[in-house]
Amino acid sequence: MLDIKFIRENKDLVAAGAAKKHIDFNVEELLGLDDTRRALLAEVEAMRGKQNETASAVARASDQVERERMITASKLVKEELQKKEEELGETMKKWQLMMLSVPNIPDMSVPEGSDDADNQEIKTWGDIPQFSFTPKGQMELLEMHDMADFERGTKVAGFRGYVLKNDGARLIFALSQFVLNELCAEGFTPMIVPSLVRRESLLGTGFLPQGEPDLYKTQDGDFLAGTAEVATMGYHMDEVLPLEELPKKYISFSTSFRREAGSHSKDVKGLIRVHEFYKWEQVILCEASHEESVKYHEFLLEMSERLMQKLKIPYHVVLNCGGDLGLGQVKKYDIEAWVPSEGKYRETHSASYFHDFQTRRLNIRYRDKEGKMHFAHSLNNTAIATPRILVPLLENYQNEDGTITVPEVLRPYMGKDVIG
RNA sequence: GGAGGAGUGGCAGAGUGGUCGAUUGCACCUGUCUUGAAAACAGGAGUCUGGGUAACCGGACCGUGAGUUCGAAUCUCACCUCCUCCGCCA
Repeated sequence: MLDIKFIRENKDLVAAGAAKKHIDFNVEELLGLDDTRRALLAEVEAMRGKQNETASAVARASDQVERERMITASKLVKEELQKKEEELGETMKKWQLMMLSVPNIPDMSVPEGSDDADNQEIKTWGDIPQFSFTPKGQMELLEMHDMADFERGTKVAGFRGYVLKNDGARLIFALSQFVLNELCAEGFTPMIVPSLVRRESLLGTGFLPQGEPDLYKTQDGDFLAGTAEVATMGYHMDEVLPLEELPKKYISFSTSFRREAGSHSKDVKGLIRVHEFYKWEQVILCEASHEESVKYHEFLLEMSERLMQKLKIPYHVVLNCGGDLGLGQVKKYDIEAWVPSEGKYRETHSASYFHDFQTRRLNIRYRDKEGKMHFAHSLNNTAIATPRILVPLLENYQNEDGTITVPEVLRPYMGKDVIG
């Protein structure tokens, strides 16, 4: 959510931002609605002021006749007031709904473009492996070493179901341990957060109302979150954070659920696109300045890059174009890892910052040195998304005989050097 | 699943229809005193929002939302959250 004052004063900027994101949003309509809202508000408040005045006059009145006269007069005003309040209420409802759909403004450095095809590669790391044999795909490797069972997985869980077994299961925990150690050393606070969340956290993080079709919903009206970001941000909802505790750096684990509505034909085999997965997510809350946001955005990217470098998985970093940004995102980098069998990079990490878009919705604030209240800034980035990361990991580390070398940094947790 | 209780400012905790946005204590800020601090004393201070260059002037906020009333923190209803007990499960 953006500040309505800001929108009023910068309507061209807001309109241009929406256009850059390829989001259909009518600023003029919102501003018209806001004019109505403010006019009604002024009227209602003036009437309420009058009501308050007569009410206290009634309380003070000693003369019984005078008292009755005032009460009768007040009754008339009240009727009028109620009508106006109803009108205001309806306008407010429309206004609030529209405010929730105002897209945040993308950064100047975000390239123009309509979808991920227009993202800009800004960096590559690691050598794309040159195999002297035809590299096997994830499915073959997983099945060969009995690391995953898709047939029984779908029997149990339905479409996109899977079960991780043996070294497949062990790798998830090895990766988790590795990531946890690395990020805790950087001052991140580890958390295991709920996947089952209430509406508020999803509204606050910007996944609702627009993203409802991609979320699983319970019969109690709760939702299954698609990322630990949701619960981690909700954690500080309605709080005033002590200045000295900023920045807050969290490394959060949760199971994540995605309906993948509208992607039914994509990645139907394997571990790339599944309905239920396990993810470590980095979340930062910092002071409200663009410079701080940029600084920690780069920091978050660096953290994930370091993990990939230690795992020695070749990747590149892309700067997402306007059309590939979510409603609240100001700027986003994706890390995409090399997948030999596909001969291309696939997304494994996504680092974005929001300015106060999320914190305004969640009411997460802090007091600056002068005692002034501000909405904090928020950012997040994947630390490691499992089991998706197994795809580039296994494929890049495969050997001609079908065995898979265990990345050096995972060996202490796997207790072996080679799979198979 | 059943029964009962509770939600008030940063915290604790009064207030059960009429200057209550809210007594008081702690914490906080500013003075006085002190070499400095502590203590004591005096004073100040909430959040959101509309108008105004500003001083300032309105409005809203006592879990949330409706309702009763000229007037609601206080009465009624629904919901949310927490606590206690019983049941069920691990």
